[in-house]
Amino acid sequence: MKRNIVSTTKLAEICGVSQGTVDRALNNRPGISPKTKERILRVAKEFGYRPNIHASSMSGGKSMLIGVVVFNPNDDYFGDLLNKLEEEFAKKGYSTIVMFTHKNQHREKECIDNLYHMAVDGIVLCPICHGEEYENYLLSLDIPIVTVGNKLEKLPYSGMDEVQATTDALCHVISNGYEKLVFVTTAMNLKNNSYALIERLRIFENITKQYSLETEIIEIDDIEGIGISDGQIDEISKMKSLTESDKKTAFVCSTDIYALRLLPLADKLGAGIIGFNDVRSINTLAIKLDSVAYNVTASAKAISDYLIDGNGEIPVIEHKIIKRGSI
Amino acid sequence: MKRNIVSTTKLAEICGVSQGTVDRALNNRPGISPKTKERILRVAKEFGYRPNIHASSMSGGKSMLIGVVVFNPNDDYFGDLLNKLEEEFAKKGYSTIVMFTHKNQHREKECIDNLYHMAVDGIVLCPICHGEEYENYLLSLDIPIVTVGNKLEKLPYSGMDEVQATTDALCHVISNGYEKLVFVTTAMNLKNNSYALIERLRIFENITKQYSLETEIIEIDDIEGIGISDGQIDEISKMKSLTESDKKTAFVCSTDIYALRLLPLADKLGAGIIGFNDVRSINTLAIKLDSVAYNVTASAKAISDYLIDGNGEIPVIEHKIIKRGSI
DNA sequence: ATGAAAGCGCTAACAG
DNA sequence: CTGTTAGCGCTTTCAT
Repeated sequence: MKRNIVSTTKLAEICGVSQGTVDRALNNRPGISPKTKERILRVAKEFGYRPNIHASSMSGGKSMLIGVVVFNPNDDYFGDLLNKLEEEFAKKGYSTIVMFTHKNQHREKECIDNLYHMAVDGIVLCPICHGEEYENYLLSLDIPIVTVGNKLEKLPYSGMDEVQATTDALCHVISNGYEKLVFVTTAMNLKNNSYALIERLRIFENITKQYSLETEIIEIDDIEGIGISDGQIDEISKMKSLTESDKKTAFVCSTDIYALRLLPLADKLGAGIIGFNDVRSINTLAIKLDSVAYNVTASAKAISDYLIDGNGEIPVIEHKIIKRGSI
Repeated sequence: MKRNIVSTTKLAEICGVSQGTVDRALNNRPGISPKTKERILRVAKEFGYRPNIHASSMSGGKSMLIGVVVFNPNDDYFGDLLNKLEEEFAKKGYSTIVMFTHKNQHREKECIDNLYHMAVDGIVLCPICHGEEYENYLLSLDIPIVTVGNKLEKLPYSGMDEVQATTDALCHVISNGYEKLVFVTTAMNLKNNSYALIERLRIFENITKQYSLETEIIEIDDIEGIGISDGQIDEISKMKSLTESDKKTAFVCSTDIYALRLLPLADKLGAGIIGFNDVRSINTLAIKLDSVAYNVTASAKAISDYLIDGNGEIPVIEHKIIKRGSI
């Protein structure tokens, strides 16, 4: 029951025309009469013709391949993003190649190099690597690239307005009467060009200063796929500044992964807590955690439009403070 | 700074040999002197030669592409599996193409068809479609395929021993004194050839009958990415048989997705609860839920060995009852 | 409007 | 041992 794969050459034979003419019909190229074009198209459909990406790619055409390079599919919002990206790309006939860097710089470069040699038509990248040289290298590849999660100076980025989002989040917290804010993040991410996290911290410091709020910054060690270890939580829970403070305290977690783990502690301390990304498991598990959500579907759509259709503008993705009562 | 991509032809020029000889050196083909081979290999490395998958694929060689077709990256254990599969494939120089079916039969066939036309070297498939005709079709593709999650009669499968795993899980439950067992699953999955779930239910019925235990089977509507809706939980929580039973009751959930959502209810009812798969978020969030874990890393390794290295045997993946005190 | 032909980088078969 | 050659299915250019 295996169907033979028909090529343009075979279609040409069947239709009694040259292969060049078939190509003209199939790819809307000029120089063909409507009549023959229609006939070829009909036969092509009848025989289930599908273009061969390898041949196309080899002769300078598109490979119909898009690469997605992210940390891993469990972390943060990558699962959701991947889900939506694949859907958008598939809609346009493109296939998705995934590569996971596990936050390893060497691996990241390897992924990019692989994709380059595969002649993908576009790349979605959550970079750890950074620096002028790296950016120039990426640019020199001459493949459209959109970054997510971490920003690079010269490359397009899809994400929310971190300044506004963090501001909104803090307004939400402050307007609920919290007087002491504890920012939770990782030293590792701050060292590794984690644009979003750095911005969130920067705005946190600006605004808390502006409101003369007491603050604390907790830098934890990020453990891939776990976020915060039990030991770290124990340490945090023993912090004098937390247990002995008479001020209404809230944890502002740079990502939901940390917030989800700290939620029980926050409950115990009677502290408020909020995270970023509104990861799916919050909803799946019906967890009462406030979070700064952003429209992943819209982001995926924007990325796809830019990468595939060459839309020049990547719109800022709208965000929303999801209130579930943890603040 | 863009490196030129060197081809075998260019290497041939550089080395002053024919392209055929370069090919022999690069691919360990016979008929070449150690001396020239070594020289060519050295030059190839020096110039950063990388084989062109499109050209290779077109001339009957490997495409170095593996397709992974699953429901979606958020559900169940697919995120974990995808993570490990990509790692295994990458180790061997293969790239991973992901496609998400969202449990849509038509989409599943489309994915397979796409991969077939891309000439992938192997496919990992979690099928919803089934039936003799479909299986024959898959077989006719002449591409190695391994199924996961759902089994098909004639195709290789990687997973745990469901009979033993379910037996072990129930032994764990029964040995802890539970007298009434409630099995939670979805009608949808039972209708859609969900091998694992069907087996789990079958064994559940066998064993509970054997021990003359009181049972109940709750069929919920599966909601992609959510599992169980609030409404359904409300309904379950109102069930007389649950609230008025004087017997020690436990929920046996066919997957962790349901167990995680029912955990609070189980707590409220003072019931025990156990799930299957030991999905990562249980650990990430340090949730106290017993679960039947299976070694995803080993599964990914076995799949990769079969698909890429042609290992004839796919070993049954070992399972383990993870006890966290919910039973 | 259509045909013919070159070439992308590789595999495989054949010639020396 | 090594060189040569014919494709794979497409894109592109040049002829007709």
